Amino acid sequence: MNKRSGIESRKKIIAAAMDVFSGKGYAKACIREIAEAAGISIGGVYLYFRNKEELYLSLLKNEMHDSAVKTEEIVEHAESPAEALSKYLKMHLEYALKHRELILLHIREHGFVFGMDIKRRFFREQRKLIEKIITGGIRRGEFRRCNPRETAKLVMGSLRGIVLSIALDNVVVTPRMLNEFILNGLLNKRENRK
Amino acid sequence: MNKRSGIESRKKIIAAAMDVFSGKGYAKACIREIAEAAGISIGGVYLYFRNKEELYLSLLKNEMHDSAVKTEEIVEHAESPAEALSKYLKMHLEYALKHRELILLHIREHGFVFGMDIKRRFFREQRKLIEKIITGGIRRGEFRRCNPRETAKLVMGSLRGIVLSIALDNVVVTPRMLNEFILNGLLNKRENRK
Amino acid sequence: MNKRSGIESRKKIIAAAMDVFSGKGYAKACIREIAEAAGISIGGVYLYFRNKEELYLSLLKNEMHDSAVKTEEIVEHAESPAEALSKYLKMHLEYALKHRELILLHIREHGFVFGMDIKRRFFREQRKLIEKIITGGIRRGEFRRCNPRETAKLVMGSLRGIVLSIALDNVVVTPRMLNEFILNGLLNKRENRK
Amino acid sequence: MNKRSGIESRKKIIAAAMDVFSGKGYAKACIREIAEAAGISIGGVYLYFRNKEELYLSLLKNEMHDSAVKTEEIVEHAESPAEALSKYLKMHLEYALKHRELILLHIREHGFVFGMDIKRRFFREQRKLIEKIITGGIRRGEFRRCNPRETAKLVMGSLRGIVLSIALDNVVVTPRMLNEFILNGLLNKRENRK
DNA sequence: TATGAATGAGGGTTCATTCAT
DNA sequence: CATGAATGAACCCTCATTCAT
Repeated sequence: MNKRSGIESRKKIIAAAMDVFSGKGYAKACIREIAEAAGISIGGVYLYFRNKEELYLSLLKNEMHDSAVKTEEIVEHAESPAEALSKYLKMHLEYALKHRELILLHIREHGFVFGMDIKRRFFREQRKLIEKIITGGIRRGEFRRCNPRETAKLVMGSLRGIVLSIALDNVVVTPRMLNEFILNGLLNKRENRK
Repeated sequence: MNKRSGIESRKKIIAAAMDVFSGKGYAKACIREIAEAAGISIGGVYLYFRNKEELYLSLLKNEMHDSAVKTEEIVEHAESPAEALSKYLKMHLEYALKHRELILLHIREHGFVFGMDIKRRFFREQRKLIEKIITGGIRRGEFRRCNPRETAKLVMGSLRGIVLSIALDNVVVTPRMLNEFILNGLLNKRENRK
Repeated sequence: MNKRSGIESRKKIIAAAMDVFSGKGYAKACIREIAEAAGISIGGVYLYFRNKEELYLSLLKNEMHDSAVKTEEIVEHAESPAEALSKYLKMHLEYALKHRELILLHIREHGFVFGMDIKRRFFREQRKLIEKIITGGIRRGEFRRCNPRETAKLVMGSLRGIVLSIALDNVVVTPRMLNEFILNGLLNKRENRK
Repeated sequence: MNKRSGIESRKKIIAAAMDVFSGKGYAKACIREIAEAAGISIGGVYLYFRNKEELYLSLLKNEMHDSAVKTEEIVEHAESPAEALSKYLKMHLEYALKHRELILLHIREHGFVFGMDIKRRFFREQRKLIEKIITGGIRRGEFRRCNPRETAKLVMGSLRGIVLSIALDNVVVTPRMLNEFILNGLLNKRENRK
């Protein structure tokens, strides 16, 4: 009946899918519910997405694209590696707070369902970004000497885990705390220095 | 066929369940497959576990218990907070390498499926352990002053994420690298010190 | 195949369910068979009835409603209590002959499966109807003095049992015979009278 | 372990089966539960009864035999047809009150499950008994003239229905009421007589 | 474009029955 | 005689997907 532009419908479906997938995970989410939430018929969903898998992948790509664009912007406009890293961490922290369920969803499905390659590519890009920051930081003497590539992986891993804690266990983490933790580590420098 | 020792069968089921659940996640795993993998009939599974949920929960409890025991032991026998933390991290790293799929499974299902309370309790205990280490470290001047409770959460989160990276993306992380990362942070101390 | 008119399908399912339930009772009847008998897929059944229980209850309500309407009509149009009772008995006798299996089904499940309250309510209404007839009959001197309420229960019980015999054991009972039995009893009145 | 005489075990099983079958009907009753209630192993049940069906049939035969013996005795010792019928009705009424569930069970399963022939034979015998009473009653002028065979069926049907009402709906029926109902019918004899 | 009735494979679970001990 | 672990067919129900309208 509603002959709105297809794009309209597509958006509604994606929004609904995000809700439903987030709420119950990929496997338990069912098309009927997504269709209902989108105010569209079941068949309608299949007009825009070939199947459940493609719908999920579509969400995933959307979000990863947005995230990639945002992070690149942020990093580019930073004045120092430390600031870049700071902002990068902050951005992800804030995103996690806003989209807890989505975070859960993707971590949950990451590594199980299809779309692995897409996800891996995204993570590789993000890792390279961090790597670039670290390399710059070392060159400018801001960061201590370390293997940038491996350290980038550690930073990414840490961030992922902390984001997960936030989404999963409602842990409260301020950007400041996280920043300090990543930059300073645990040791007492005086002690260390001697 | 083997009509004796229910305990034997129970073990086989648990082992099979670990495999199958790990391989495809809770929702997609099916009892039939678990039974087959265990070399047992479908009905046989229900002789030892009331239902799918209980089977999963059983696995979970087992592993969390083992892990709790191991970590406590390790921490108790350490000579200094730094060493305790080191060993704690190392243990989890090694566990992650050995049981990639299991790690994935539980992280994946954490926060979605039942058993939330059990998991939360486990994480709380682990966090307290880290907290104790940190508090001791600060008191002895080994660690820098910080809020032990919040920092413990960060350490746990970081560890979780890195373990996840290992399990998920085959990232290689040596205990030494991780230790350095957590203890020292990224900053160059010279820079920091002045 | 026939993609139209859900009502059509619903009717076919109900008819099939009546057959199958009647033939083997609630517990042994299986949805698969009902679906087959209705010329519909398994899932199709669940499009119209939430589950097996609801399907059964649906049948039950339908029939009880029809029966209630019919009996009330009959009683209202009778010219005397004796005639009303006569017609009431006749109607049930004829129904029993036509729907043997259905009678069996409901008697069989009465008191075991769910829907108890619905059935009880129906029986209460029917009993009240008979009670009214008897009260009227006593007032007009047609019937002998008796407790209308208790006697109504006896009439209902008797009828139920005789209907059961018809359905179960193919006993042949003519309305005339039944009428005479209920109205006159066994005793010889001459004997009685003195 | 318990090496009591087999007869002991057999009795315990029968008693347990009566309970469980009565409580949930044949289809839903399960051997495990019966075995448990009998304080015997599952396998143990199969030592005494070839299968579920035979166990049920065994119960049935027991009860029908007892009932047949009792009714015959009662009828033989009565001094008049009216008294015989009275006592017969009374006995069944009392039995119904004491063994509500059992009554339900057999009525419920009558006509569905196996054992039809056994049941039919029993009912035929009982009917013949009543028939004999009625024939005697007519000959002695106690009962009004009627077809003894058909009337016996009506009496049996009535009784069955009333017993059912008692078992099913907790209807209260005294032997006196029932007797009067069956013997006198509803009509006012004065009216009738003229 | 849009609908939603229809399909049917497949999942979790139960339970009568067997048989090695 | 007795046990109870083991079997597997069969049940109820869900849901991704199709297609006539």
